[in-house]
Amino acid sequence: MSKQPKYQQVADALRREIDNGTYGPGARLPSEAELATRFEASRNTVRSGLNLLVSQGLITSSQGLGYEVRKHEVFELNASRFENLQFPQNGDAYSTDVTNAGRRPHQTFRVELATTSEQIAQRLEVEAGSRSVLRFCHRFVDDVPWSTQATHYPDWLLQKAPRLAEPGDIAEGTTRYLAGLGVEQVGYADEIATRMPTPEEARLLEIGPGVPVMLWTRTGYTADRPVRCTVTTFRGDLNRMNYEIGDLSARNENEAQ
Amino acid sequence: MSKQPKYQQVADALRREIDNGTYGPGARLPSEAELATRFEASRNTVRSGLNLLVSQGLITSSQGLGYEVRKHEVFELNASRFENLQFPQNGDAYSTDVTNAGRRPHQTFRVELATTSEQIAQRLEVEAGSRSVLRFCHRFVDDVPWSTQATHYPDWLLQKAPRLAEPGDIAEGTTRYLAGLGVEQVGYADEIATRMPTPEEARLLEIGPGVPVMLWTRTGYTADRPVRCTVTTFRGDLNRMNYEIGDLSARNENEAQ
DNA sequence: TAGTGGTCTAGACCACCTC
DNA sequence: AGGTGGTCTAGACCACTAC
Repeated sequence: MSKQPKYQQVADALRREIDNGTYGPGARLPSEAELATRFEASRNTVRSGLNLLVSQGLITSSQGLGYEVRKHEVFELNASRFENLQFPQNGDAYSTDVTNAGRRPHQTFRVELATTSEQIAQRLEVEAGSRSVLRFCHRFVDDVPWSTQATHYPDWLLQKAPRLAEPGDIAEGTTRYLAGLGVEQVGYADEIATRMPTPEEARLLEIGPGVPVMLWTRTGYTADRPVRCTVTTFRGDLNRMNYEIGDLSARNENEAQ
Repeated sequence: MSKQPKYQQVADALRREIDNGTYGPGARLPSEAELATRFEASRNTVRSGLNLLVSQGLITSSQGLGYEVRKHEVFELNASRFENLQFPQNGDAYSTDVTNAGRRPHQTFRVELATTSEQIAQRLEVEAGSRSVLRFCHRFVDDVPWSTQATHYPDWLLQKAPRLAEPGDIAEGTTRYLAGLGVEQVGYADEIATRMPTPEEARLLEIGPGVPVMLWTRTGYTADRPVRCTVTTFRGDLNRMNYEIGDLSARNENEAQ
């Protein structure tokens, strides 16, 4: 056991007290000055310790108010049912899910023509730098920023489905619109990754320090080829992704948190 | 445009230079003293800016060496094929996957009797606080800590499958062992979440600041009931989870990064 | 107005790495 | 030995929130 630096001791002690319930979710921590006295350290040292807990997502700070223990409220997404053509939904799946959870959905759209990035081109099996349509969506739940979603469609699809490039929402949903034109998605390849947000992502999703994002990339395939690639960026502290595989008829309904 | 604090300006400037390739992956940044001169700031202010980038996972620091731009190398896991009884593997799926990727796997096991936590009990549909078997596994790839995996089995399963409680590996794999006893898993419920690691997790996985963990919870069901719950904790910077849904016969082989 | 956190400085000393 | 980051202090001033 080597001696820990003082700011680590501060962080560890506070973490213990948060874990054991001395400070529950939403509780205010003592002020920096009080902690400095308690730990016999300078204000800056105490700040280092608090900063550690902030960047680990355990507490938040607000100027003029103090430090608070973070509360966690999680929204669950079912990726297996989402956009499933076997269980068709009216409008888009997101609004349906959110409304069913008793929350109020809200979203803003943007459509643009873009050059395809390396990453997207690979998944759409087109050339990097070629033209593609980007439909971008910024989603809120009860006015809290929740996720951003960017769907890329390859150039060749535009001949068949010109409405993809038009601004504004497609009422029946793009998947259904495409299916009506004979472009039916029969398979999805999903990828899930996590990392700390870029400043841009932190701004759009109003993410504070210490909160990672979850990246969900879904590539939709027809029987012949990939037709779209959707990258959804979620606040990691507010979302959980669910998948169902095989026969789950034995599952009952009391597993939600 | 409000005036940014100086340490933010430092962080932003360095981030721009990393993004545009002035400092590529693995490159050394100038020393704190040099940056202090360049930005006309004190060493502490520069440190605040650098600290921000560290906690955002963009750079790392080592005493005596300096700051380095983080490199990213990602290992892909296919959760749809993993442990699939239709595509049986010899031994466990993890070793097979890693070996196929040209890497050297290594793992340590631990088995213990535990009282079931609320979270696990809910998923196994047993009472919280009841007894369960915990099989814990710490996995490495090329001697780098990769993931920890904790599988919980309910008490009632022990009568049928006593070897679950015995220490040491089960050569043919636990899923196959159970199937041989008539306990066949026909469905999985997967949940994926992300957050910053606890100090304990950071220690086991040797995670530095600014790297989140990915939590993969898989509950396995027979035709009648859940029989196991596996919680895997991954380093978020080294792993990506993949799922395949529906018909992907159109997918070709050149999408790997 | 008083109390909170946010920014910034100047300087001291320590621990680690390389030569 | 010299350069690097790591820890810590004491103090100043600013910005925000509450009362």
